[in-house]
Amino acid sequence: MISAKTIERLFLYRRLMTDLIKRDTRFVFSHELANMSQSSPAQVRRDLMTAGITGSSSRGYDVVNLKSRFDEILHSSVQKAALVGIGNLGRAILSYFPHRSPAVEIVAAFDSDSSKTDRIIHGIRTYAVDNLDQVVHQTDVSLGIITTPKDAAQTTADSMIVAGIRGILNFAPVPVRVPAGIFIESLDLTTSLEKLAYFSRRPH
Amino acid sequence: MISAKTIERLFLYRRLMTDLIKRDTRFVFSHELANMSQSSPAQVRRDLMTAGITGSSSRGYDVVNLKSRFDEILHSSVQKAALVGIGNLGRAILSYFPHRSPAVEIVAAFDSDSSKTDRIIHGIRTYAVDNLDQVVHQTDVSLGIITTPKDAAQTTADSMIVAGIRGILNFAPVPVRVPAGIFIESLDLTTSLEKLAYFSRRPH
DNA sequence: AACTGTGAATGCCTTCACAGCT
DNA sequence: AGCTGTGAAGGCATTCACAGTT
Repeated sequence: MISAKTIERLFLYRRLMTDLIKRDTRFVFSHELANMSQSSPAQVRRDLMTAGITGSSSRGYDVVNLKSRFDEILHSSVQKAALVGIGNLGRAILSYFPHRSPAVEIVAAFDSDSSKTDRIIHGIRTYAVDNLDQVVHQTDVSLGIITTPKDAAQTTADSMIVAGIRGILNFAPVPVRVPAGIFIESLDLTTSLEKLAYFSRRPH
Repeated sequence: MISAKTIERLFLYRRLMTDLIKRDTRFVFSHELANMSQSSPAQVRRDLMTAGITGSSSRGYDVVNLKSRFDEILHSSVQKAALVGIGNLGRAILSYFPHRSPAVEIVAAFDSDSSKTDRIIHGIRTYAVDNLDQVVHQTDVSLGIITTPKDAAQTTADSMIVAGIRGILNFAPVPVRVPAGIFIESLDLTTSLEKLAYFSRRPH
């Protein structure tokens, strides 16, 4: 079992490999990869070891080999996602994501405000939240993205879980409770900004 | 010195306190706070201990006292931020942030595309990137937000640093190199989605 | 009885450091 | 000479577990 932190870096390495392949680079040393990923050579070697990849001391690691091994480990058939909360942030995500990640496809968006539903936004059909369960079942959606205001986040998550969703990406600035077996990742812009301000202060 | 992880939780606790105060709750136990923050009672007690807060075994912690101690630790005068990259994501952030965090105020946005500059978007004036240095100096901006495409991320960061910015929030899906003393936080939506897909897979 | 405060234990992640290879 | 592969050490963060308090 590979740890979450390592998996995250493997995703990054994979993206870097894509770039290297485009530039016809054949081999990389751990220190080069470390440099590209803002990591350390030891960390890179440890990660590649964990991934079961082996290199050569004279030439480093074979880029194509790395890439295909990463694909093997990270591979997952494309999963469908539903987004709930069609505000500014929700809309930005609808416009931002298509073709961004091969692993996820947003197929529907929901809102409680009827002025935003039954339309097509950035190519994605919008529905009333009441239809969540039905649409999720009909189109086999397995992922949920929450971009609602914070007060609606927990109930939205609950509905998603009832509908059978197995993983949630939560943008609302509140922790969301999910039962064991459901993956939850929170991405809180407010906290990020606050951290930025805090750690950028001039020492005083 | 309080660790970054703890600081992050203090920000969360502070927001929770605001809610509790609104609801006239006077005291909280560590297990209640743990429940609200999706943490453990031991973690909460450890954090509050680190923050120098002490409670009572019969009533728990005084909410108002907590809040003011958090403000004391986390306090930072409002800092000005500049955003570079007025795409969908950049625009969403411009519309999303105002009044969201008391610690940060976005005062200017930049883009290399002249059709997006010299306008007001969501109340924020936009400039050509060439003016970054000048505007940053004139208005005492100390924070940068990168929402450019990935190829422009590093050069944008470099310009920001030359202009005197001390902290950067990077939304581009590439690591950005900064010299020591500059705070960098990356918030990569692509990686988050990929992680979501990966960890939500049904075991197979 | 139920909670806080905290030293000690645990566990995870990263880094060191070096033998072995090319 | 310079790199990889990796056991061992080190460093953090979390959790345990219990003495002390109300």
